Amino acid sequence: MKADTLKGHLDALVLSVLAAEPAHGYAIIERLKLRSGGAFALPEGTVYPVLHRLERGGFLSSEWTEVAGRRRRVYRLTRSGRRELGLRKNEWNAFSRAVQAVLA
Amino acid sequence: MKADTLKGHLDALVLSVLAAEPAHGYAIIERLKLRSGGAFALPEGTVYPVLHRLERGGFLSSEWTEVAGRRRRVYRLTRSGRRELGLRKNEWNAFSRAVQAVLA
DNA sequence: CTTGACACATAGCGTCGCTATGCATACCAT
DNA sequence: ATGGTATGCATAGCGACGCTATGTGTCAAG
Repeated sequence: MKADTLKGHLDALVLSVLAAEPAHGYAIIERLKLRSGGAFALPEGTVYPVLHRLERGGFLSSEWTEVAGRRRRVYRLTRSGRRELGLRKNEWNAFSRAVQAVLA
Repeated sequence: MKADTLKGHLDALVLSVLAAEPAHGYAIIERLKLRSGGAFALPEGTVYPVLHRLERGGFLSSEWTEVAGRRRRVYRLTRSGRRELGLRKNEWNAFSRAVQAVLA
């Protein structure tokens, strides 16, 4: 998978993972890898800034937790985040159909 | 359609349009609009640099033509461009499936 | 006691689509 | 004639954002 294929779609992916249940950054990375069949193996330097950005935008809220001596920042969708996910999904569907139509 | 949704996929779209038949920049824009059902209405400032980039990469060749007092630069796929289109299509399919799997 | 998984953070880079702008020709309606 | 619209190409500069590289620290396994 080339570098910039994700550009503009990563937010939707992260929101979608968090729609299932709250999770911390590292776990989000694992779930993206799993749910994409290995296609999305994202470096931490990609994901953490996304989480900060989404939280700044009001789409996520977060809190520190401590599990087995390890601190984790657990993120969850806000109401606004859930709405945003809906928009992003629609956008993806429109985009995906359009690309398909051109490439066909 | 948001600004950066296309990022990383535009080359494939342009190559795909030119795979049907050679065309000049402005016509490529029109065909993208048409074939995408209006979803892709790209400004010239987006498309012309792509054409230059693809030609520099050896995926396109071009020549000036004169039609009804208007000069046009007509682009056509090279053999390498045809191969590249195949790769890009595969990449798109993999990407698209992966996103679908995560968003589902 | 070192390797590797877990866990977070951020500075800096590079790519690339978009905006804005400029130039030029053709055609149509007023 | 003239002004608007479509046609046609080009490029400077901006901004967004994913990635690399690097740093910090904990814990389990060998």
